Amino acid sequence: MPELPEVETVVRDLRVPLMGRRITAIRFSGERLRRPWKRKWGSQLIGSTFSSIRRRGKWIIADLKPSGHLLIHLGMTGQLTIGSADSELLNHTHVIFDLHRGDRQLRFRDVRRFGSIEYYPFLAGIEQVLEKKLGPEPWDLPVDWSDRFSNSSRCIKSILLDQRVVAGVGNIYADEALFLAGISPTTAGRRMSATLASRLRTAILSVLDHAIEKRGSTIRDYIGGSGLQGGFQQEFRVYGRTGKPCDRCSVPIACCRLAGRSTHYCPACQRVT
DNA sequence: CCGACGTCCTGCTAGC
DNA sequence: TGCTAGCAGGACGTCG
Repeated sequence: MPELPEVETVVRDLRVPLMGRRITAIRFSGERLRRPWKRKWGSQLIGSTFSSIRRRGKWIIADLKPSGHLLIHLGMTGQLTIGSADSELLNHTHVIFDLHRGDRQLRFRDVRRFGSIEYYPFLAGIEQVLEKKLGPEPWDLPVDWSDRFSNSSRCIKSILLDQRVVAGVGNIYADEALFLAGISPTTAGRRMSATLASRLRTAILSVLDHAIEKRGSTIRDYIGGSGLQGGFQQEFRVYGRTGKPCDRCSVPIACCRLAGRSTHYCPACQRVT
């Protein structure tokens, strides 16, 4: 399930092979995506050239010349890949961009259709949408960011999943960061001291940096922009390790349901404070 | 105002 | 062996 490290990997994979490529044709069957692909976008896009691609939270923004932008979210099972036009066309491929010089295609595939790919004529439209949804990038959080949840009765796990608090953290990296910081996922936001908040921030940055280095985590569907899998799933300390011994204290990793999500933690290393 | 919870969607798998 | 219920969860709408 693509979170910040997976989305960052896709963007890095696509940056070089996509730049300067012109769209020559578009095929789509994306009417049933969470936000439907609109036929009229084709006429705006054909003839345009990819000029840059970047990430904000779990969102991808691709800029085109002379104008226009794509806003993409991978949802749970989204894949955005560049590859040979000859490669096997997998089912649930919703949008295909033919690229100039013929032999390459950019494809958007999404089995569960929780994702989306949309066209915006102006960057301001995207910025307006994202500004409302997203808090700062994790690396832009000040050391004392506890004011973002110090009045909240919600548990810290739920707070970490809130994209307006910090952008890009999802279920896997929330669990891993809380383990690294030694904080119970059930700790109420208002019970988090400045010291704990600082330790959590450090843990978030550490786990995200490490995961990006490993090209993210491939659990089921995730692949990078060049089709390569991630490797961070080998490094999980708690996520998906229910019943297995904590590698810090050997107590079995526990699993509970929090904020509607499976939540993995070490009951000994992560005590409520 | 805030937070909890249901919904969307498909494929895989545990269990009978 | 074959079937089905349950689970996976990001974003968003609704409800209390």
